[in-house]
Amino acid sequence: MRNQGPEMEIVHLLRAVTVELGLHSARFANHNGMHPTDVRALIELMDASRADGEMTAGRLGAALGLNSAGTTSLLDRLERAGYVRRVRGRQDRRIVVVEVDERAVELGWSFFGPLIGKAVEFLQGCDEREREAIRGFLEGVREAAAGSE
Amino acid sequence: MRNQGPEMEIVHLLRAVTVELGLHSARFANHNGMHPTDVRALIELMDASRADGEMTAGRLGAALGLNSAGTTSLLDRLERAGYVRRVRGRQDRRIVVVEVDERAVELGWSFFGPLIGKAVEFLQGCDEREREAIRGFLEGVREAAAGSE
DNA sequence: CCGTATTATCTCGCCGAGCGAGATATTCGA
DNA sequence: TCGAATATCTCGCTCGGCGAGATAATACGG
Repeated sequence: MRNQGPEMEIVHLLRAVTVELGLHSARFANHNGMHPTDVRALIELMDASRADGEMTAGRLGAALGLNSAGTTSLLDRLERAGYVRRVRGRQDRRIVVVEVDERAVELGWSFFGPLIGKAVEFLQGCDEREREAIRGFLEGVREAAAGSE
Repeated sequence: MRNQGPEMEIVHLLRAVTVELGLHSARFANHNGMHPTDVRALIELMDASRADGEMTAGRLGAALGLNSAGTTSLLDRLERAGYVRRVRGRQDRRIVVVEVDERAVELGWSFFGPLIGKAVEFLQGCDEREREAIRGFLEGVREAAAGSE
């Protein structure tokens, strides 16, 4: 094997975390009769409402790597289940603004909330320098993964 | 929103990292005419050969959340593409041991190696206490995600 | 203003990953 | 030795997602 220093242990740990988070999402999907893509879509939508504001059908599909046909059927599923609403844009009536139903937000928090709570708890037990190390590591990995487009 | 302390920023960053790593895997899959599940399978297989030793068809399917039919067709795809070989178990001839071809290992390193390299580089710039904070955070998140079975 | 290019989404037909049910081959236990 | 248990495979099917193209609304040059 190429490298077996103490650094590789953390790299493998990060991979294990992503696998475990993926399985956690899959369990959430199963419990609610959803597909992995639907969960990813809800997370993307909730994140957008926290940061960017509105999310359109096209932007959502792009974020998930779906084409327009796939995006339409995704929104059909989510809307049929009552998790989102389609709202035509006011100034530009071609676009479809996707609004997340409050029920879906509550459902998401009930499943991911405890996990987030544990992470926050751990971080509160850290001092500023330790938190900065964690932030720097995550930021670095994100940039490295995003950079090799 | 429920919580907007500095801790939540790191939680969102972790989510962003998992999304970005997922997209990175998807790009790898596209470049090689594979599906996301195939990439996950190769990672699982390479990880098993690093730690546990042999990987059987059944254990692989379980790790990926596939049933036996799906596992068979996954192995058919991977074998057809030359990434793995099926080898019947010696003492128990019911089981199928899955061996990863060296070509697949090289392919994986060519794509994920640079990413791993950047992470290792960052970690080497940390002192022991910072590394311990990162390890503790990841370990905690993994356990929290795995614990809520 | 009008016609055309562009943009955002939807419809249709199809492919194939993954599932359930059950077949097959091998091993284990009474 | 024979039935139960185990590991994998086969068959038929469902449905998520794709490509191609239709539809509707906007932007823009003349």
